Amino acid sequence: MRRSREETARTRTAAVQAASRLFRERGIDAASVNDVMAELGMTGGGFYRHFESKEALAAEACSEAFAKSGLARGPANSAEQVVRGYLSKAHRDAPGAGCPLPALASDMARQTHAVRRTYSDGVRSALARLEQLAPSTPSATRHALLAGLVGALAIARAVDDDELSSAILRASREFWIRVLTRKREVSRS
Amino acid sequence: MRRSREETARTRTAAVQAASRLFRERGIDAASVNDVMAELGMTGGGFYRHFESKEALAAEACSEAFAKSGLARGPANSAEQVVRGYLSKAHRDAPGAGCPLPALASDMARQTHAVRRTYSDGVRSALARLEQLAPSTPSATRHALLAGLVGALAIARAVDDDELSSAILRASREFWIRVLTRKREVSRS
DNA sequence: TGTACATCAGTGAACGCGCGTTCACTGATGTAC
DNA sequence: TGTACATCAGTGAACGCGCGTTCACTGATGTAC
Repeated sequence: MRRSREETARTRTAAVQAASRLFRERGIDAASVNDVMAELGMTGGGFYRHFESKEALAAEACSEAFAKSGLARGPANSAEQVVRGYLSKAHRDAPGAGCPLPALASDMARQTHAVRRTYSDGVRSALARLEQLAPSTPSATRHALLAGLVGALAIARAVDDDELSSAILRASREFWIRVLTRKREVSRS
Repeated sequence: MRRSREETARTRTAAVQAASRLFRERGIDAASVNDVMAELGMTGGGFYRHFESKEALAAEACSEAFAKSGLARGPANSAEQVVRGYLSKAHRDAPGAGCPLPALASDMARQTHAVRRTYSDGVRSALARLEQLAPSTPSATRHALLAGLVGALAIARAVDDDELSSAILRASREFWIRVLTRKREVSRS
């Protein structure tokens, strides 16, 4: 039966949020429209009252993920804090609430232009954030740092050995904090 | 009709190689058994004369990919050479013939124990290779380097903007070669 | 404010499709003598 | 070496399944008067 305007809006928002989480946890192709709607306690048929297609949902869910959980967001006020949070076990073990860059990277090859542009914008935002937090660090170092963060998390999640996984996170944390600290000392001298 | 033993062996090998390439290009779930057999000019039904399941093929194809294209393989005789080759546009644009670490990372969450172990072994081999090529570099740096290589390639492939993609590769190349060169100078002094 | 009607969010069944897998069949290969 | 038979690699149709998507239907919400 028909729902009130507020209820309708709430359903739509909830669908985007559920998709945003499920797509990061399982991959965009592996999470189905029914999975998303089931998260809201609803059946799949009603989905098309809110979205034109799964692709349209993917675009919005991807946007939402970057807006809420992108590296560019968050309360960190130093690059070291970003590194520590990003390369934590908590982040590794909660992909659905984490940065979309490692979670969605390999889905991008099969996505529409709209979704891929959102991802590219996410990369640019992350780089801008790192520049803001570590302005004296060379641009090449910031690019390598972003790649290092994303790669470490991707490998730490893929690997089937907790010791190896933790070692990658710990070593990357250690390395990048050393790099960022040294840079600061150099720029102060 | 029945085929000779050599022909049968050739078919099996060809299937593993085709799968190894297709799985890296499209993802393990997105490339079907029929896609693999079609690469050999065959229909899908014959597949089960060679493999017990798609999962069994995935395990072998993953092994094959690491054996032939892993970071641990290749003629490079310095860490700098590895960095240059790994972070090249040629590598970025040929995932099917490239390193499995970035290509298969996000598929791992949905794979069997056997496949995931192969991946973990691939990570260990890559780390061992980097240790062999840059023995004086600290272990943490080598771990961060591996993550940086994998992350840079993953992002460079995911992004829908050639300029941004190239910038990530170039900056990472520049950064890591500088790190590796400095380390060597330090150890020489 | 109250009534009559149009709208439309969500249900649940159905669609066509491609997936992994199975199977009866074919006919060349391999084996036994 | 030659013959008779068993084996089995590959074909192509079929299976059950889950996918994205559509649709007739329901009944509460929104609108017109």
